[in-house]
Amino acid sequence: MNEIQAPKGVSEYYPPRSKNFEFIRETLISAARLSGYELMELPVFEETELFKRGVGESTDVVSKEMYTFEDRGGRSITLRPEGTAGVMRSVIQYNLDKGTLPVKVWYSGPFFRAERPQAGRYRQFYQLGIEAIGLPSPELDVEVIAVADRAFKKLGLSYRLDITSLGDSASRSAHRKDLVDFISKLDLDEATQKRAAINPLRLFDDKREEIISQMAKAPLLLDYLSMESAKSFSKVQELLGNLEIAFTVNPRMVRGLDYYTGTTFEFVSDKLGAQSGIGGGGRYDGLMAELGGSDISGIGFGLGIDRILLACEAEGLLPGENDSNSLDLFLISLGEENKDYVVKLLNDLRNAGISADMAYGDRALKGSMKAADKSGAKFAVVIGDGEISSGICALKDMKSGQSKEVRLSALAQEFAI
RNA sequence: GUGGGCGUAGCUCAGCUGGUAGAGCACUCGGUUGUGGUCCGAGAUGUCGCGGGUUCGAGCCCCGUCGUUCACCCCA
Repeated sequence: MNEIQAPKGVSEYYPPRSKNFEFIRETLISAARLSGYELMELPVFEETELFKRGVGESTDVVSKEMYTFEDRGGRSITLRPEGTAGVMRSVIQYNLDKGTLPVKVWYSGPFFRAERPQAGRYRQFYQLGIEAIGLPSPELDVEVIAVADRAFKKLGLSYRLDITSLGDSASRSAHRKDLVDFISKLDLDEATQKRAAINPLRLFDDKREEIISQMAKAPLLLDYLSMESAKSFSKVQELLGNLEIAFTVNPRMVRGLDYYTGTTFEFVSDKLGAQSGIGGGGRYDGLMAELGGSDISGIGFGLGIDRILLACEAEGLLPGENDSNSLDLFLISLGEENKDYVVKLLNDLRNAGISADMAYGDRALKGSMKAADKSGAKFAVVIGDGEISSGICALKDMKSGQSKEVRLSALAQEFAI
């Protein structure tokens, strides 16, 4: 009999580590809320066409990493490989782009890419993303980056911020012409030539020495920025400086999704393996229009919750077992006949807002106390014949070991603060 | 899609030149008629990932397969 296993390459979180996952996710979400971003809860599957048009058919993500299938109505459906396209689709569908701008939303949930699993790379992974849609203001570029920065600082996570600008379409086409020309004179193997043909910028982040040295003198997009793009980009840098957010301008940074324009950025942790990007994003000028909405710009990021968790663990930043959300009280019943009483008491305490649990099963007192200890509860109470007939129990402080007598009927009040 | 490492108890792992499986932790019970954490004692636990091959004999060698992991590629 074969045991059924999780599908290959998915990331799963179960106790006790799930607590850490939850903690990271909550911290990231709080940072988004703090800056006025509101929830967008979206489907995990969309029409395949959305990603082909939105993300771009030439990208690896779309051309070879999507989970695509036909539904029962013969429609081509794809499990979302990223979040921005779905947000745009929804904004357009419900006419949010016709209302007050910018539209500021956050989303969180699972994403899917059919890649070969690796450290920090999963087929189902989790992201927290935000989007500020509708205005091309550099102030928004900075706000978006600041949301991530604030979250990382709250976690105590050290990271590096790389930024660059991809400029507007005129900047890019002028640069591309020169870059393709430059690359055509290089000595490259067939696979690399193929990659260059799909997206010449790719060669900038090749890890091989021979490519890096050949690309050393390649024309940089930053040198081709239009007046307007250059002005906006320097404003972004100035503001980041004012907010004391450290960054490095990296003109060789490459992003994998086609829709990026203008300011783009990447958050990197050096505590991770080869998959060191813990988040990234940028501006997208043409995306809304491409998907049939107003011709307005937007900017956003996606943060990899799995990788941030890994990085935090590597830095030893986790809350640990101790801590806040442990139980207030743990009840132990002595004798089978007193169980019903304890079950009722437990339920009453919970109704009163006290986090409590009890020893289930038929264990000896020693075992039950052990269970109380494991639960992390702050207090424990043993309830047997004596307690029920006298109405008085010993409330034991698990940390100090001290007990004090309390009326059973007044237990709830002991925790009311 | 390509390449390397690894699959043995719930977990982390040991297992000699092939001779029929172990440790620590965790778990259960007891030492303490109704009070946990430390200590002491006892106990339970394995299709040695799966399939095939070589051999008198395979956890160990060979082939395949699945899983996992790391890297390329790509990205969160």
